Amino acid sequence: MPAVRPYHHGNLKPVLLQAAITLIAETGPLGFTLREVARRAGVSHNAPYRHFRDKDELIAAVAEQGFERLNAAMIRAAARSTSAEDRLLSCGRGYITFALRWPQHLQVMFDLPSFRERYPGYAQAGEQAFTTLRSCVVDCQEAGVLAKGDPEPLTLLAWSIVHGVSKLAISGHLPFGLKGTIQFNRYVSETMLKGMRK
Amino acid sequence: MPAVRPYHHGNLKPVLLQAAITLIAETGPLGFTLREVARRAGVSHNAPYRHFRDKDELIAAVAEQGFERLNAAMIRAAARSTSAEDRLLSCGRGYITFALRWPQHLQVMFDLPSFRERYPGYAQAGEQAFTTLRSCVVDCQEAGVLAKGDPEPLTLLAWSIVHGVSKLAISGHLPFGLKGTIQFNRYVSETMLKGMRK
DNA sequence: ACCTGAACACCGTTCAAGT
DNA sequence: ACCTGAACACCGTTCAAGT
Repeated sequence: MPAVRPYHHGNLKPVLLQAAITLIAETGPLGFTLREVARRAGVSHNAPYRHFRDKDELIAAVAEQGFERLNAAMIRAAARSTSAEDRLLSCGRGYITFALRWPQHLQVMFDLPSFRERYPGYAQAGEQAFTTLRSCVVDCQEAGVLAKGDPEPLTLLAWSIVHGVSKLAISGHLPFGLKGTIQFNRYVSETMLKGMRK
Repeated sequence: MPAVRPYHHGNLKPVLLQAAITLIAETGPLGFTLREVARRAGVSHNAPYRHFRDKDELIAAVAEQGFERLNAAMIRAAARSTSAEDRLLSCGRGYITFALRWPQHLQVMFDLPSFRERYPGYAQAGEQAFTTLRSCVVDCQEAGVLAKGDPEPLTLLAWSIVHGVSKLAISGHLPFGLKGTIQFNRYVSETMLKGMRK
C-alpha cells in the first residue's frame, strides 16, 4: 500500500540539507533562514528541529558538505595531470574554480569562527581537503620540484595563496572576469612556486 | 542655557557609526542589529533612519571606515622603514595586524558583494588602501628590487597574499598563535618576493 | 518517532504623530 | 529638523499537542 511515502516521513534530513545548500547559493548567509528551508522542504517551520539541534548545526552541516565538494573538485582537477608540479597547480585551479562557482558556500565554510571547535565533523572535512593539498606538495618534494623537509608550512603557504585570490575575486576586488581570474591565479601560483623552489 | 546639548540633537550620525563599529567587533556581522545600535546610542529604534537610508547603508559606512583604518595601519607600519623592500613587508605586516585585531570588521569590509557598486564611498576607500600598497610596490621597482613594468599585477599579487593569510588565520585554519601568524605572514611574503624578483 | 500550531521575544521597516 | 510609539511581516526557538 505505501508505495511512495511522502519524503518528509523517513528521510527528511538530506532533503533539508540540500534545500539549505540551494538556499545559501541563492541568498547568501544573511538571507539564509531556517523557516525558508523548512518551507522549501514542504514541512512545518520547526520540523527541522527533529534533525538539527538549531540553525547553527544545519549551517555546520552545509559547511561540512562544502568542504567535501571542494575536496572532490581539487581531486578531479588534479586527476589528469602528468607531473607533480602540474598536479599542484591543477589543485589550485580546482580550488578557485569551486570558489567562483559557489561563492556563498565558500563564505559559509570559512567565515564561521568557533565552528571548528563546536562541530568536529566540520573541522574534519576541512582537514581532509587540506590533506589533498598536502599530498600534492609532498609529490613535488619527491619529484625534486620543492625542497625536502616538513611539508606543512609549504602547504599552508599554497593554501593561503589560492584562498586569498579566491576571496579577493569573490568580493569583487580583482579587475578580472572569470577566465581572467583563473589566469591571475595561475600567475600568482607560478610566482609562488618560483619562490618556493629549492 | 544649552551648555551641553544631548548628543542625539545635532551629531547623532557619528555616534551611531561608532556604536555600530563597536557592536560589530563584539558580535560579528550576524549579531549586528540596527535596533541594538540605536539602543546603545540612546535613541529610539528608528532614529537611525534620519541618518542612514537603511541597515545596508550603515553597514557600508562601517566598512568604509574600516578601509580608512586599514589604510592608516599600513601607512603607520611602513613609516619607519628605511628600504623599499622593508616598506613593502611592513605594509603587509600592518595589514595582517589589523586583520587579527579587528577580524569582524575585516569581514564586513570584504564579504559584502554588490556593495562596491551601490556605495561609491565604500569602493573609493578600498581603492585608497590599494593605492598605498601600490606605492610600496612602485618604490620597490624603482629601487631595483622588483622588475619594472606595470605595477598592477604585482600589487594585486601582494594583496592576495596578505589577504589570504589574514582570512585563513581569522577563520582558525592556521595552527599558529598571534605572533606565529605574523611570522608566517613574513615567511609567505618573503617567499613571494623571491619569486617576484626581476 | 515524527510532525504540527500557537506562543514568545526578537528583527527591519513604515507610518502617523509629536516638539 | 529630529525624534517617538504603534504597527506589520518576518525570524529563531520552545511547548503542548496530535498521529
